[in-house]
Amino acid sequence: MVKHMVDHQLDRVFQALADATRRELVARLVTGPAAVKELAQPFAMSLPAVMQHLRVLESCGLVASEKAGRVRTYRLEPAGLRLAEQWLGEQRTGWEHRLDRLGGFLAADRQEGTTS
Amino acid sequence: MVKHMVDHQLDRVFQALADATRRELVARLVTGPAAVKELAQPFAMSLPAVMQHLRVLESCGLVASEKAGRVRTYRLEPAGLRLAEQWLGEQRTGWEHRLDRLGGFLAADRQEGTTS
DNA sequence: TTTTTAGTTAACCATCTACTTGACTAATAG
DNA sequence: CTATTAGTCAAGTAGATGGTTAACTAAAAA
Repeated sequence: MVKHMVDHQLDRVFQALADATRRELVARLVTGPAAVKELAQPFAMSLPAVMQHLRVLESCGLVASEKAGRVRTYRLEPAGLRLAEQWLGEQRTGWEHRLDRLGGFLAADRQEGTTS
Repeated sequence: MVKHMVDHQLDRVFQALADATRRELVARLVTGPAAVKELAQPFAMSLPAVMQHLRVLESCGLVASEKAGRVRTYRLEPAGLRLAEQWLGEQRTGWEHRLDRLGGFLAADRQEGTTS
């Protein structure tokens, strides 16, 4: 019954990462925390646009922020990335196991030369 | 200069995975190829809706298909998943390296009791 | 105190997304 | 041949997304 919650979380994390601007923001925050202004500086778009991207990242838990005085500092929250990576890893291992089973089956075939 | 193409590819792969239906389709195809009808069967939505999802998955390279007679069979194309997993992995290792540097710095501080 | 700086809010807009239903094509089963 | 089955195409729709500009708040610098 936790499935649907994880599903929704994955929806939002993948959705958040489906945008080059937001991925660049994440990549920047990997190198350490930063204020809104610094985060926005490399982009051609308006400040409010960047803030919306940051809100998306924060609302799905990829990122967190705190405000001190008039400057809000964002930092990476690695749990979100881990969730996405874990889902992808599960699919890959599932796929690899399938290939293993298939390989074993073919090997057995080759040896026995017969099927039930 | 290949950056933008990879970026766009990542956009589409993450976008494709940002939907629970499509993730379930991928998870199904991990266990082996299947026809459209079989893929659609577990879902409450209409056939054309599922086909649109399959088209999204195919257009970003996560999946491929071939038609034999009147049945089209889909199969997983693992390269797309690997691309996404790789991006996430890069961020994670970047993050870990940052923590390592930070940890080393703090450890040196603790030993020397002095900076610069 | 005035001015600048950092960030926030609101309203608006074009496009994209995830469906729907209905009409249709073409392969195969009876 | 005809009826069924598997899949496809097209048009329409409600709501989400990614951006804009303009007006505003509050902290800090001069």
